[in-house]
Formats: sequence, C-alpha cells, structure tokens
Amino acid sequence: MAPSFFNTLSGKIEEFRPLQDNEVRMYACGPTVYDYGHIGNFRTFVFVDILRRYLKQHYKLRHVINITDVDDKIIRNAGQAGVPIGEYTKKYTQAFLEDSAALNIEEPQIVRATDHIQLMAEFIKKLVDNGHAYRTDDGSYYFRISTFPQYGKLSKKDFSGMEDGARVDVDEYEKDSARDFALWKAPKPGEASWDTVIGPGRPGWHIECSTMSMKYLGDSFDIHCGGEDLIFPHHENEIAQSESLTGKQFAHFWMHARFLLVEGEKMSKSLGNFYTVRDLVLMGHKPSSIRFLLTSVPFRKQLNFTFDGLTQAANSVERLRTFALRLQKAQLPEGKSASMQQLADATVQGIESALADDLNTAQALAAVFDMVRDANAAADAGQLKQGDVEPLQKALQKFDAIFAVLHDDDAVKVKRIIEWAESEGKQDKISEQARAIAASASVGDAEIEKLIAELQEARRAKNFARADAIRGELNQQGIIVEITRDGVRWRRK
RNA sequence: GGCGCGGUAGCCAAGUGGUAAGGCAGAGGUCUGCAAAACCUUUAUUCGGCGGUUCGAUUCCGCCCCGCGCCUCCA
Repeated sequence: MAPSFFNTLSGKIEEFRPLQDNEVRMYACGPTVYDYGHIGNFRTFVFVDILRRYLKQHYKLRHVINITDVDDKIIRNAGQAGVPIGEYTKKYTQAFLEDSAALNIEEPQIVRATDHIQLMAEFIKKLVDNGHAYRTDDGSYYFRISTFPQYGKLSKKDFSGMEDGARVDVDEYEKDSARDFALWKAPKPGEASWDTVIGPGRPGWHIECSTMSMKYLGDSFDIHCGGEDLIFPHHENEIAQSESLTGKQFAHFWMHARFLLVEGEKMSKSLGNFYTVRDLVLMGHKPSSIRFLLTSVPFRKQLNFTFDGLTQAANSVERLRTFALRLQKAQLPEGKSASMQQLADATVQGIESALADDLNTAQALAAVFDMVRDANAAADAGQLKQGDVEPLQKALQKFDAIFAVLHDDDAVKVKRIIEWAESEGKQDKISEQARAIAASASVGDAEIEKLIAELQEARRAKNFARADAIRGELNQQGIIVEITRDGVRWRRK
C-alpha cells in the first residue's frame, strides 16, 4: 500500500510514490549550530526520524541533512565568545549529534555548509548568467524574484502586485526589489569570508540547502522536510533558486512539522519555558520519555509539551517495556494459539495503515496498546503459549523500528549528560531524579543477575528478610525488582 | 490586516454523516509474604458557542469566541 502524506506544496494529502524505482531521496533541514538544541528543534528532528524509519521499511532511502555552520548568529556568538567560528560550530555540532543519539534519532548522511562554499558560488554565478540573480555595488548577490513567476507557490503567498525595478533601500544593501533575497553577502570586517569565483564573502541562508541537496540527491528529488517556519522564506527561496537554475521541479513532496507549545504557550526564552534536551534530562526526565511524547502527537498537529505529559509518556513507555520484558521472561506452556497470531498480525497491520495515513503515530500507538492489553490478558488467563511469543515480539519490533523507545539505555544516556553538566560547572542543575536514573549506568547485567539469583534463592527458602535486603540493595543501585508469578524480574529506574 | 491550522473527558490524544480509539491519572475489585506488574469494572448522553443543511452532525455550511503559526533569516 502506497502511503499518503500531506504535501505543503499542493496543500493536500497525496499518495506518495518515489520518483525513481523504489528509491526515495530525502533532504531535511538540519540545525544551525549556534547553541544547544531545544525541545522544539527536536520535535522536528524526531518527526524527520519517524519519517526516515518509516520510509526505510518500504524503500531504499538516501537521506541527507545539512548542518548550517555559518550564519549571522554563529558569527555573532562566536565573536562574543572570542573563538573562530569553526571551533564554535564544532562544539554545537557535536552537541546536536549527542542529543540526537540520546533521542534515538538515526544518523543520516550529514553535510556541512562550509564544505560547499565554492559550489554555492558556482550556483550563484549560473543564476547571474541566466538572469535570475544580480550583484550589488558592495559585492553582494541577490535573487531577482520577479524572474520566477511561481514565487509563492509553496507558502501560498501572492506576490503578483510586486513592483519590479523600484529600487528600495533596505538596511545597508541596495536591492532592486524589497523582496529579493540575499544569495551571497559581501565581506564585512572581522567576519568569515571566502574567496570564490563570484568574489569574496559568505553565502546567504538559503543557497546552501539548494546546492547541497542537488549535489547529493539530484536536481529533482522526492521529499524535502523541516519545521513549519521554514516554509517561508527558506523553502520558498530554495524552490526559486533551484528551479530557476535547472528548469525542473525541485523537491516533489514538502513536509513540515508543526511547532510545539510548552505548557500551552509558545516556547520562548522570555517566558522562561525554553528547554534544551539537556535541561529536561537534568531535571530527571528520561530521553525515552521525551522521544515518546514527541512521537505520540502526529507531526502536523500542534503538540503541547508539558511536564505532566512527560510523566505520562514515561509511564506509557514503562508499560510497553514491562510487556516486552514479560514476553521475554515468562514461563509459558508449549503450543501456539491462533488468536495471538491474529492479534500480532492485526497489530502489524494497524501500525502500518496508521503510519501510511500521513504518519498517524497516535493511531499506531493505539494499535500497539491494544495488543499489549489483549496479550497481557491472555497471559493472565494462562492462555499465552511459547509459540505466541515470537509473533508478538515481531509486532513489537515493527512498532519499535519506528518509535524506538523499548530498548532501555536511559541510565547510560542520563549519566553522560550528568557528566557533561559537571564538566560545564552546572552541578546545581542536576536533580536527584536524574541521579537516580543514572545510578544503574555502571552496574552490569551480570552483576544484577547474580544478586537476582541470590534473591530467588532467599525467597525459595522463605527468607523474606534476606530477599528484601537484596531488593533494597538493588534499589540503591537504580534497579527495580518485581516479583511476579512468572519469576523475579528487574529493570532499571 | 492578509493567508493558514486547531479547539474531543482531570491531562495527552485518534476518529467518523449514523451515534465517541488508545494512553496517563482517579475510583472499586481480582491476584499477592511485602512491593510492584497485570487483568476486570468504572470515568465524555457528549466532541468551544449559536444557527443552518440532513431522517440523523462531533464529523458538512455560516457566524461568533478562544488558542496557535507564517507574512525576510525562530524547528
């Protein structure tokens, strides 16, 4: 079944088919590395990851994201910090990769703007040669919007009333039309500058994405995605540049993630509701909780990110992990039941059809939780058989290949972030909860299993005092022990 | 002002022209050395408000109220 996605370009949900055979080529706008990524950034990146993982299940995928490592904010911040921009961006690029990994975001092919400056200059030169761009007296270059009649087709804006040739002074640059956007910025004292075929300077914001996406994916490719704020002007400008150069349609599908709200309000530093991934982890929230909350709301719906929601997400993940553990550890009778096979099949089908419907993650989750409930009920009734485990686990894998929250490595991830906070002198931001979660990071499975075996021995001997002591000891190390009719189970806090 | 999106139980949230998925939280129960986990029952006569179309609307249309986004560099 071909999936359908909402395409910003057409404004409709459309059936998706790759342009070439069974291969999808996708470009996602990555971060501008001027600071640590916040939860809003990662809503978009998690959405892209969900899309990536979904596509990978069905197609061959070439997925590229860019890192913008030269722009006004970077130049400003690096200047304030008194370090070269390369050094400055390296730090935040690294942070972005770490935070992405913490949220189980798979790493696509990553390309950097500063590695493609010459290519961008050549791109601009061609635009000048074919009349779509012009140079101003100071050595900057602008795209002439009046040469691209379709300008506004993505953002649904009407620029037909624009006067061409009316020179308007904007800032210190002279543009032919106020709407014309910068392709290339003339050098300024103290700012990074490159010598190129079109002269010295640095690229404007939009040109990098056109240049790099076309280099790695071709003149026309399947999907281009990012946050909704990029629709205009960023993506609109990319279309104008790219299609003016090639005469071909640039990206065919444009997919944009909706902005999130934090506690019902737009996230902003002034409102004090601005959180980075690291902030949240240090406050005691697991990366898996953050990912779950971010994935649980379909990407085109405004997501209200709240601390209550984070707790709810943590509990939901716990339920899923507990079920996965039960399948793994339960002592079951031999045999296999048709009803469980059916349940697993229906779940896989439910996940698939939900995601094929414009990545309806909320509905996919409902399918999984339905399975968890029914399979748990069967297990409680003694009707779950050994042969049922495999299909149910496969259905869980189908789910987790997209959602990626089942594997429990939160302790290690939280520990790393705590260590980072300590190295940055942010000890005061490390909560007790975060330390409790991280406590088990250095305790190996084998070590735990050994104590669990002792605990089981004590229980067999009805030595409950000893059993409770062991449980208490494990609890100190960040391990929760549960005694079930299927035996003793443990998990990390 | 222009263009666009949304308002569903305490919270998060899916969905359909025919009578409200799922999760979290709460209440009661089963099970249990304890603690959990799990299961069962229960929690919206109702889907922002008012009209309209219809045999019937939460779902379509109009108006209003509220929230949010974009309108040159914020994911």
